[in-house]
Parts: sequence; structure tokens; C-alpha cells
Amino acid sequence: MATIKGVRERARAEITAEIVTEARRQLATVGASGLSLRAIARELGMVSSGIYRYVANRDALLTLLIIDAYDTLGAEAERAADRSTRQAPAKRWGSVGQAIRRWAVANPHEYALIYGSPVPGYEAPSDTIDPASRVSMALIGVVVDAHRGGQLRSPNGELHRVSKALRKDLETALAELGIDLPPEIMIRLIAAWSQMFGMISFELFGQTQNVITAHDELFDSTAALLASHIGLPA
Amino acid sequence: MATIKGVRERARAEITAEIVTEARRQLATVGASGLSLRAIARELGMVSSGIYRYVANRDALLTLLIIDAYDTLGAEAERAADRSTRQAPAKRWGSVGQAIRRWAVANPHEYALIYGSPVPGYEAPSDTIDPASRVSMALIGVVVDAHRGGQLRSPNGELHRVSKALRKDLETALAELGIDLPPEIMIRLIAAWSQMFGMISFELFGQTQNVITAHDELFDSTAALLASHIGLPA
DNA sequence: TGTACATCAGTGAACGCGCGTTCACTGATGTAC
DNA sequence: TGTACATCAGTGAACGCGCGTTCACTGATGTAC
Repeated sequence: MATIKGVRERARAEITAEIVTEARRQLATVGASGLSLRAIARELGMVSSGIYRYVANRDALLTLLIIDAYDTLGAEAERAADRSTRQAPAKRWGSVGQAIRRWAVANPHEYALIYGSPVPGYEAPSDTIDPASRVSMALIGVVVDAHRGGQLRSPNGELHRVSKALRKDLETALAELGIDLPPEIMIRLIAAWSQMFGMISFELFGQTQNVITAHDELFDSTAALLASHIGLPA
Repeated sequence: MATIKGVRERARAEITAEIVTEARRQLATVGASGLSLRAIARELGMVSSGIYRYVANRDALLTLLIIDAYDTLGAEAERAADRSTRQAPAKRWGSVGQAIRRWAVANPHEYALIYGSPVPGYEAPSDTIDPASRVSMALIGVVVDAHRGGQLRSPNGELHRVSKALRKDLETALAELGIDLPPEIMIRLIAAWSQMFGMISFELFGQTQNVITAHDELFDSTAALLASHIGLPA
């Protein structure tokens, strides 16, 4: 029977959400490895052992947070991709990129959780794979759409000696994702993709402190540059 | 008097080095935020309070580790740059890049310490700035040398709307570093630089797990690609 | 609709652990005369 | 060269703290008859 959720079920969902919210708040001050179930329970006015009704252990909470982060970021990226279908491909690339960056700037600790140093002792379960792929799929989608529409220019840059092993990696990845893109484009896509996240990490983790103030414009400029390198028309 | 170091001074230097070595060992298993002065003292057969003769507190130890990491990485990068002066600029760029990557792969936790998520509650003192700049100076040096030698081609990619604020950032940075490079090159250099570290972070932090196996070749290919984008001749 | 039992949320105490840091101390090394 | 004092390394005990996790429990909610 598809009844209205019972009181218990409803309360359970609400409290679990409160736990995640509170955990996120703590993430900002103590970081992932400082996350404490006791502190969360305390803040929620619950006795320390009570939280074990909702979360099996500390690692399970981390997994919840990680999935949550990947999902909200993924949703932002997808939304930006959907909203920009009428823009020129290079501009779309920048739009999706800025959506990713904006989320990261607004949620630096969630970003650090998923793209920063791994939490020591924590092993991510396979549940995180699908949510993790949403962001990259949104970015790849921009290129795939341009390719399908016959809009891809020939890309920039000299590409020598793509080893067999690497070529095979790329082809396997393309096949698994069900994507139709030439490997020469794929490799540029990976370069642009890692550039984007590298830049966000530099900004958030303080590497460009005291050097760059206009992060927003720098991101725009380099995104346009890399889009052009991939072959996306402006 | 420039005498031979006394017994005390000598012992002090040795034990401090042992502390840093042991701290590095622990970094690998518990991560930066799990570093414990007590555990280090214990491992060194010293009573827990004894370590305070050598290190003011936990943060001071972190600073030691960070400076050590920047310095060893910087030395590797400089060595690669010095050794490759006869190579074509694009190849040199790749050589320095691979030196950086190799160090990172060999010392993933030191890499995470300096390029990963910031340690919560830790504020890096200004002593870390100089060691930190050695790596980037080595990379920039490759481009500067090519520029001085008149070897820089016109770079790839369309670069629209470089905002005034960003242009000013770039010019200030160029002036402070005493570098003579056109801002259009500088911006591509920053893109390539962040790409390189983005790629290393992806490799080390597990983002490309199950997708890329030929990390070495991928790094080579994208380094060549980005070198070409900067305008470094092959 | 009413009752008996099963399920679940939350309590409170406890176990065993580790941490950073301070402090008064002993004994060895270094320095000034 | 020898002695008296100052400096420093390392000890051991202590303070006050927080953590994850288990366990037997009470009382409220849900379910089957």
C-alpha cells in the first residue's frame, strides 16, 4: 500500500536530514577528519549513543556527506548545462564551469571533501561512483552536443605520441560512457577538465593567495581558452 | 668563533631531523590532522613532554613539514629544469612537469599536505611563502628562458575579454617576480600550471581511478599539449 | 474498535582509548672566571 | 687547568578534555488478530 508515511518513517527522514545538515555545519569548522558523531548528537540535543539509530558509524556519515556533495554539485552542473543549450558551445562550457566553481566557492568544505585530499582511513564505497560522475557527464555533454551538431572545430595544440596504453584507456572510457568522441578530443577534454578543477583547488586551497584577486575573471578567461583548445566554437 | 658544533647543538639538529622524519612517516598513515606529538615522541622513545624541547607545538611541527615538502619538491623541479636546458622548450616543460609528478607520486601525503585541502585550524606562517614559490619559479623559468631566446611561438586559443582587474593582477605578479612575459602568455601559463597540478591531484586523490591506468602517458600527452598552447616549440 | 505483542527511538552509564600542554624535577653539558 | 654557576635535555605525573562504540533499559508507536 502506498500510504502516507507513518510518523516514525517521517521523523526518521527528518532527523537523518538534520544530522547531515549539522554534520555539514561542523565540516566547515573542523574538517572531515575532525567530524565527530558525539558533537553532532550533542548539537541536536540527543544523547551521544542515540545517533547510532540513524547512522551505522562515522564512515557511514562521511559517505552520506560525500554523496550529498556530489549530488548537489552534479545538479548545479546539469542545470547550467540545460539552461545554456542555446549558447555557443564555448560559452556553454564556461557556463557549466562557472556553475561548478560557484558551488565550490559557496561550499568550500564540501568541495574539499570530494576533490581534496582523501580522508585517511576512509574507503569510499561504490555508492559514490554514480553521483560522482554527474558533474563530469555534464561537462562532457557540452562537448558531445557540439560534436553531434557538427560544430567542433579541429582542436589546438600538437599532440605527439599517444601511447597505446593510453589510447586504450580512452577508448574503454568512451565506450563505457556510451560516448562518441574522437580520442584526440577526449584527451583535450581531460586536460581541460583537470585544468578547471586545478584552478578551483588553487583558488580555494590558497595557492593563488596574494597573487590573484580577480579569480572570477581568471576562471572565465582560462575556461574560454581551454574551450577553444578543445575545439568548441565561440 | 666558527667552531665545530658542540655536542648539544649537534644532538639538537639530529633529533629535530628525527622528529621530522618520524612525523613524515605518520603523515602517511593518519594524515595531517591526525598527526600527534605524543605518538611521535613515543616512537622516538622519548617521554611525551620531551618533544616540546624541540617543537613549540603541533602547528610548529606542521610548518616544519610543509616547508620541508615545498623545499624537496622545489629542489626536484629546479634540478629537472637545470638538467634540461638543452632540450626544446616544450620538452623541458614536460621534464619539469614529470619531475613534479614523480615526486608527488612518491610522496603522496607530502603532496596532499601542500596542495590538498587545508588543515583545519592551521594558519600557514609567512615562512612557507618562499619555499612554496620554488616550484612555480622553476616552471615559469622554462617559459621565460624560451621567451628570452626568442623561441616562443604565438600561442594557441582565442582569448577574449581579459578584464582590467585581471590584467592588473597579472602585471603586478609579473613585476613582483621580476619576470618579463606578455600577459597573454602569463594567463596561458597559469592555465597550464593549474592543469598540471589538477591532473596530479586527480591521479593521487583517486578521481581518475578505474578510468585511467596509463597516468604517466596521459601526463606526458597533456603536458605536451599545454606546452604547445603556451607557445613553447617542440 | 480493542487488545497483546513486536518494533523502534532515545536514555544513561560505562569501557578504553588518545590527545596537547604544563610543571617541578634531576642530571648532564657548557661557560666564565 | 679547575671550580662554580648557568643552561639545557629529558623525566614523570598530572590536568582536563574529547572521542567511538556497546549495552541493558524505558516508553512510545505500529501491527496482527
